[in-house]
Amino acid sequence: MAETDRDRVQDTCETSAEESARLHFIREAIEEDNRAGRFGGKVHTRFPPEPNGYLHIGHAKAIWLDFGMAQDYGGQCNLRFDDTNPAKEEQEYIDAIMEDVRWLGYDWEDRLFFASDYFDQLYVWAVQLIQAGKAYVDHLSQEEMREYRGTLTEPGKDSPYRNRSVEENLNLFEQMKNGAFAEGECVLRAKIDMKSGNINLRDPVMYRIIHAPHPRTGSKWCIYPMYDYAHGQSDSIEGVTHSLCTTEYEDHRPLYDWFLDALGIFHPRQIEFARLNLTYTVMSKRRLLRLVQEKYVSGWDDPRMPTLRGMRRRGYTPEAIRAFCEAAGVGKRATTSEIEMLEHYLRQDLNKRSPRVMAVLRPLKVVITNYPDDQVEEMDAVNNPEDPEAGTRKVPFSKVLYIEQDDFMEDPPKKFYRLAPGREVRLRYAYFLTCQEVIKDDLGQIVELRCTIDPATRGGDAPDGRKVKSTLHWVSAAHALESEVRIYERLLTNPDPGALEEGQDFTDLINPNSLEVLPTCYVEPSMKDAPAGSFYQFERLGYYCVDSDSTPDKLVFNRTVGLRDDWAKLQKSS
RNA sequence: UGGGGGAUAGUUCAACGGCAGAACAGCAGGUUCUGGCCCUGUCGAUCUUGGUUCGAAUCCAGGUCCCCCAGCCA
Repeated sequence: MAETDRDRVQDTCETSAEESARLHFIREAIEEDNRAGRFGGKVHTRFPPEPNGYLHIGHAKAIWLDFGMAQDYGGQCNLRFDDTNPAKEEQEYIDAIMEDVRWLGYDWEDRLFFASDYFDQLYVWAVQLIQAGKAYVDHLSQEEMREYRGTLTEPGKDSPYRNRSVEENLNLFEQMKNGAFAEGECVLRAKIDMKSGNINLRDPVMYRIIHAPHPRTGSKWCIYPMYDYAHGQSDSIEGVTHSLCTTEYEDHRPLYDWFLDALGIFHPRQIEFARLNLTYTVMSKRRLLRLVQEKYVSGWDDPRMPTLRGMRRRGYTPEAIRAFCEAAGVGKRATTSEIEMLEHYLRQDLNKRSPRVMAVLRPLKVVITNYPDDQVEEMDAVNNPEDPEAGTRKVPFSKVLYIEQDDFMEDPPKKFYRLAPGREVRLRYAYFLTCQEVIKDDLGQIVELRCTIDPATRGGDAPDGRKVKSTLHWVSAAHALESEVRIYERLLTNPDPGALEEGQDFTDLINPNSLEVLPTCYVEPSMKDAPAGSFYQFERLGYYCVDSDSTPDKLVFNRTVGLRDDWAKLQKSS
């Protein structure tokens, strides 16, 4: 009994993504360590953002991996801000990042850390390295240092300050800390190997002088550790077992090892994976910032932005993003996933969970000539065919309706199944409808359809068993809620915005029609009090969510993603 | 002509010396009160040249191509 219960609980708790969890090379590495008892079987990871920007879908992959691996192996994941450069970092970003990580569904519990928490320890260690003759204060200017560093193919040469005595270095570093020097006057460097093929090992800077207040340590310090000097030790201090990072840090690993070994402290295992790229998407902070600053989008949370706030506002769900990450997999080669895959997992999630509703975006008036003027019927409509528990609702039907302009053609091509003169279709959950007459204005534009219904088909089925080729969604004009709908297309016209031609800027690739506002749409009255963030499937159209701009007087919707549309595909191909 | 990493269907990921598979995308059907969902079928790949082996995507050697590194950014 107890066993079957447990089995059932497990069955229902495991999502399909987890069931299909792949044994990618990082899981393999972790399991290998666990088998060998390398970290006492423990798995402890961390997500280490710099608070100098908003999180985007690329970060989601890292978050999913960092927190996900800890979750999968019964470990823990810290959130640690790598806040080593006060010139660039702000509290605003710290708050935003925490909000986004939580939204993605992850919890660092009481393990919120900052690299700045370790500034004292890092300083002590720096002194220790100086005493061991492994670090020195350098007075080379920035330009000189670049020259001395050599190039990719030529070795560097030693700084003339490289052989200062331990006492002198200790004294100089102390003065650096005390603010005796201006920014740029000198730095503390690790004494490693100016001839190394790995440029990271050519006496990297450990500390530089920045006379700026830090969001967390205030004016306590005027010297700040470089990321490379802080990162490995921060992981070490936190007892991070598996330090997951992107491939560009692969050749920093020897440097982290050098610091860890020189200091004789705990040694995490770093594993590198390829960062996520998406077609039709720019991900760099610089480009994202330009989109915002140059007003190509309305802000960091514009629904067209690949930021987590943008995607959240667009109507993406954390479940869909996580399922996508799992499906996209983990590798080491530089790749670009197709955005269609992301959209597939979005639709898959939304299909399961969205209440269905009828909404007409581009209204065409239909008058039912054989329907009583004042009559209103309440039609039963299914809320979600994928979820019987969701139940049904009533939708009002009356003499004057709106249907979608796309659902009528006066002169239909062969494969067009929808309404046309003399043709009968079904109004979903209502009646069979036949178009009797097309009314046009002076310009020849269709302004109204005169139609009749078959009263015997109430509810949507014909007692004589006759079939129709299509079913249309509709709203009752007298009952509909007028609302605004914002349709989003890809922000960029090129799937690979990284590959620009000579003299081309990525902003040249911006789609001028990425946002279309439809100010006069009609949605069924059941949505009257829909709160911001709630999501629906507009039947036959797509998934839509209520935008934060929505008011009780006028609902505003974002199109999250359209339904797959074979008819549109057919039209495009012909 | 330095160092590090990588190369499997259109895309992303599997196959860990033993029948090259999946998902997404595409195409063709079926089903349907959503041209949705679902179902079925189908197209389609081991960078290259040698070697080892009964057998190689996998091991070895050479070549080619791609990505990252010359911040007092992270």
